[in-house]
Parts: sequence; C-alpha cells; structure tokens
Amino acid sequence: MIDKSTIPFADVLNEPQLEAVSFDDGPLLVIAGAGSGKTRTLTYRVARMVQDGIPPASILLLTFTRRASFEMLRRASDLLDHRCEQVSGGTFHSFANAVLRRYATYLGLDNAFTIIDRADMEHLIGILKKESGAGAKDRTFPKNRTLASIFSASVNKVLTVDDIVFEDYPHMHLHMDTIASLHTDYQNYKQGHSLLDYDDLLIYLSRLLEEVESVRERVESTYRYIMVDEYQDTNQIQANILYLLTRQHQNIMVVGDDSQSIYAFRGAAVENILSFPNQYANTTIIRLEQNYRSVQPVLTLANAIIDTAVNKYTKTLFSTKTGDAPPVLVRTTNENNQSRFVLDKIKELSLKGVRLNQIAVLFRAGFHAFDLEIELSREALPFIKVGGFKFMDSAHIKDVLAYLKVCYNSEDTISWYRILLLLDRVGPKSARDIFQAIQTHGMGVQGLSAIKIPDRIAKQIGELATLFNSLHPEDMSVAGLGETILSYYLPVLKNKYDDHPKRARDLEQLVSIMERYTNLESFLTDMAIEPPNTAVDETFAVALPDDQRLTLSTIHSAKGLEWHSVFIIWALDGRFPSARAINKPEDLEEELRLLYVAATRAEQNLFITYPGQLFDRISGSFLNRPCRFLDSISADVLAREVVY
DNA sequence: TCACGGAATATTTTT
DNA sequence: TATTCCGTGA
Repeated sequence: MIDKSTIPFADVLNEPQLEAVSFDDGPLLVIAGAGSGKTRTLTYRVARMVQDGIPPASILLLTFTRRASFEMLRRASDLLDHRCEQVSGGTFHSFANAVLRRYATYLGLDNAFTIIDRADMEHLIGILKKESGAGAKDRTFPKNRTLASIFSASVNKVLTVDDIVFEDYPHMHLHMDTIASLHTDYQNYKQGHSLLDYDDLLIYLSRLLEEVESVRERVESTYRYIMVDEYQDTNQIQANILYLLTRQHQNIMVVGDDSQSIYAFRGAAVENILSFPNQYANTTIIRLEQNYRSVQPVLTLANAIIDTAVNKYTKTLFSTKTGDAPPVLVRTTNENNQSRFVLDKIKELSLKGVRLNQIAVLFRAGFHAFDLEIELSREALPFIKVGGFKFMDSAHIKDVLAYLKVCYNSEDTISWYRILLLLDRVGPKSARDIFQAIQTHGMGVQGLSAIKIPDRIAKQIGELATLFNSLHPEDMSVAGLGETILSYYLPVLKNKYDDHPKRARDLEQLVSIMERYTNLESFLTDMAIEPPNTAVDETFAVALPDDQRLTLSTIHSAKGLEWHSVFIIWALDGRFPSARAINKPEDLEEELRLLYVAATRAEQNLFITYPGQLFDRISGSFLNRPCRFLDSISADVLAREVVY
C-alpha cells in the first residue's frame, strides 16, 4: 500500500507553485498564465490544507463551473483521501443559492424561491410588456431579449438602467422612461412571486451579507478559507461578496490571469484582479509563468497574439517543450472545404495515434460549427458539442420542466403560461384569462378544476387537472413525476413537432437525469443554475468509451481545458473578431484575449482555418480577410497554407 | 381569438 | 439563416 500520509509536494511542484500551496493565512493573489499549472496548484493546496488538519468543510472553493470544482476536489481526494470531497465547492451562483435557501427569510424572502433562467426572464418581460402596453406596435422599442440584456447589464456592471441605455443603447434613449418603468414592473413581479433570476442570486446574497451582520458572521466563520478560481472573470458584486465573507479572517486566495478575461460582456471586471492588492492590505503575490502545456511554437504564437493588446500586463510564457513546426493558418475556398479540411486532418491525426478525445475544434459562436457537425455525422465520427445551443434550451425540455416547476411553485407564472399555451386553441389571451382565474381561486394547481372555462377547451383543462392531481411531489420520486408528466406530454409532443421521435428520446434522457435526484427542489435548481452544458446531454450522447469522442466547443466553454491538437475554425475577420466588436476598442480587445485563450488550449498542434470568402448580409459586403489579429504575424511564427 | 404565412430583421459568448 | 413579428383569413 502506498503511504499517502505525506504528499511529496516539493518533488512535483515548481517553486512558485510550492509557495502558493504552502501559503497559510491572509490574502494571496496568484497570477497564473495559461497552462502554468493553476488547477494543479489549487488542487494541491486543498490537499495540503486538509492534510494539515484544516477541517474540509471550512474550505470553500469557488470556480467557474461546478464541473471544474468537482474535478479539482476529485483530484485532491486522489492525492490525499476522501476527506477532500467534503470541501464545499461550486460556482458563485450555486453558493448563493445554498446560502439563500437557508437565510433568505432574513431578507423577507421566501426561501422556496424558483430560479428563472434567461429564457424565462425574457418571457416574463414579454408578458409584462404586453400587459403594460409598453412599446406596442412600435418597432423601435427594444425586444424582450434586448430588455433582458439591459436589465442584466445594469446589475452586473452596477449601473442604473438609464446608464446602460445611454452607454450601450443610445438609439433607444427615447424609450428610456418606459424601459425604466418596465424594469420596476419586472423587479416587483419577481418579488411578488418568489422568482429569482441569475443576477438576483448574487444581489440578494450580497445584500444579505451586507445588511444582516449575524448571518454574515455565521457564514464567515463557517468558511475559514476561501479560494477563487478564474478571478479575472468575476464582477463587482462577486468581489463584494468575497470582501464581506472574509472581513475578519482575510483568508482568501484568488487565482487568475488578466490576459484570459473573456466575460467582460457579462460585467466581469478585470479591475478586480488588478486592484486586489489594494483591496486587501498585505497581499502576497505569486506569479506562475512556466507553461507546462504547450510546445514552444504554440506559445510563441500565443505571445505574439497577446502582444498586440493595448492593455497588456507583461507576462511572457515560456516552455521547455520544443516543437518542430509553427502553427498553421489555413485558407479554404468555402465553409464546406473548411469542414473537410478539419475532418481530413483529424483522420490523419487518428492514424498517427492521437485519440479523438485529445482533439478539439473551437469556434467563436455555436452556429459556426453547424456545417462541420453535418460532415462529422456523415462520416460517423463521434463528437460532443459543448456550449452554444444547449440541451436545456430546447422547447420540449422546457415544456416538461414547466409542469414540474408549477408543481414546486404554483406562483410560477411563466411556467403556467407555457403549459396553457400548449393547449390547442389557446393563445395568449385565453392563457391569461385562465391563469388569472386560477390565481383568484388561490388554490394553486387544484384551482384548475374549480375554474369556469369556455367549452372548446374544457376537455383539455380537465386532462390537465387530472395530470396535476396525479402529481404528488411529497411522495413521488422526481423521476416518477417525470414519467407521469411524459405520459401526458408525449401526445402533445407528437402533435406539435414533426421530429417528435428525436425529441422523445431527449425526454427519456431527461428522465434519466431525474433519477439522480431525490428531491424536486434540487433538481429544478440544478437545471437552472448548472444545466448540462452540452448540446445533447453528455452522459447519454453516444455510448462510447470517453476516449473515442471528438470535442467541439465554443471558446468560452473551452476555458481551462487542453488538448493535444486544436483547431480554431472561422478565423475570418467579421466572424472572429465578430463584426459587432469591431467598432468598440474594448470589445475588440476582448476578442483578442479570446483568441489567446483558444490558442493556448493546444499542447502540440494548432490549426487555424478560415473560409476565403463569405457574403455577409449584415454589412452587405464580402468577408475575405483572415482574423486581423493573425494577419500581421510573420510566417515563421504562423505558417500559411491554402487548401482548395 | 387563433393559426398560419409572408416579411422584416438581427446575427456571440454564459451563470 | 432563422427567428420573430405582424397582418390576414378562418
């Protein structure tokens, strides 16, 4: 048996890593370049602390995705023992959820709240917009989606709605008052119906810690050590939450890389990482600059890319891994040839022994991969797609969730509307009438059978009532509820979609996911804040061993990951950087960092491709230049190739 | 009031 | 290109 009681830290970590791992109390800032062993450092630090006798439950590890924290804690457990699994880990949002479920009542908030996702948010705004008659028939009035962006931006950037409209949507300033009053309606509505959107989770947590000192103290003393990954992508509210959580003990370690900040669009403030030493006196700063991931030619290119950034904070990555050839920029005649090129190269790599799970294709936006997906399917090459349009976004999944959400929270207007609109011959008007009738009966689900309804839909309402009467969240399993709902919903599905067999299969998968849960609340919460990030739920995608699947991913979802060979497709100026970013210097800079993130994912091979010509309907012109960040890089750093 | 079809229009990234 | 919006006919 291997003695795990002492981990040979000094043998497996370099000097700065070791320093970070050994660090005890007080504020610590780790600036970690791409591939410099950031995850490793966090993992070892967790193991080291637990080994030194710090109770695992008093350690809080905040990461960008739950997957990331789960993975780190698993690795820490491998290093030491299962105690590491008791470390609390998760995202800011899941942490906020956990705290609020417990203490929300201190804010006068029902702790059985429902979390609404972005689509629900837009939907609710739509309902309120219609009710208030705001912007009716006015084509210049912002769409639901735009309104949602404005509201959310105002929270995440800590600005007023007026400021956001003024700054980012100046052409809509005429509607400023209406937008502001809609915003008030939206806030009130959520409050009145126990609905929290993503932003509310952070806002309420921050308020709770700020306003209720006893709770703040309790939470602070529970989590004596806090570690935060990807700190460059946190926003002001998150920084404030951390500040409140560590007021007394100041035991906070943040890890990040300003060059990899790619969430400014969502309010992430790079300033957080830059001003961390000002916020916490006596901050120790450690820099990790040695890259263990990539061969030097890949790093040389990455350095050349980030070199053109205006706001660069000097940090030059170096590697001891040599490589023979520079990465290649490949021009193809059109999109399909680009897909073909990628496909051929992948086959070639496979023949050389590179496993498919060691290869990834990255892109700026989900839809950039559509053509490639078709080609891959045609060649029966198994892949998994991460980011972009998700499993959870599909209408049929949301439909089924709506029934469950109403079971859980009968105040959930959005779900009620969704359910009612699924009925035949029921449109927005009838849905509203029915919903209001139910509400006035104040009987939640049971009210359905009590209300008066027009004959033409009486039968359907009856069936719906029967369904709800047979759903008993208290004494049925989550999957059991799911099955019951499916028996009602499958006929609806058949009626509504011509591709129902495929969708029915998705629903089967959903039920399988439900089987992992023992209570409805945690299932619904997870589906809202940590939904499967894949186009089709990963666990069921293809029944293949893991090492036989290729990864397709948005660059955002590829953060923190690495592969032997990486393709970046659609490096066409106007697509990447996106045409929308071209006029704003700070947006353009974020695109640059995004390319940097993408490039630094590669260990050995990096291929960047772009189709030579694309007619762009937005600008009415042809796009035919490669990504501007690459164009001026010399051929010895980035080789050029043309494929016909 | 609903459902359907044609026209306009906006087009990323994610918790 | 795909969604969303609007107007029309049922």
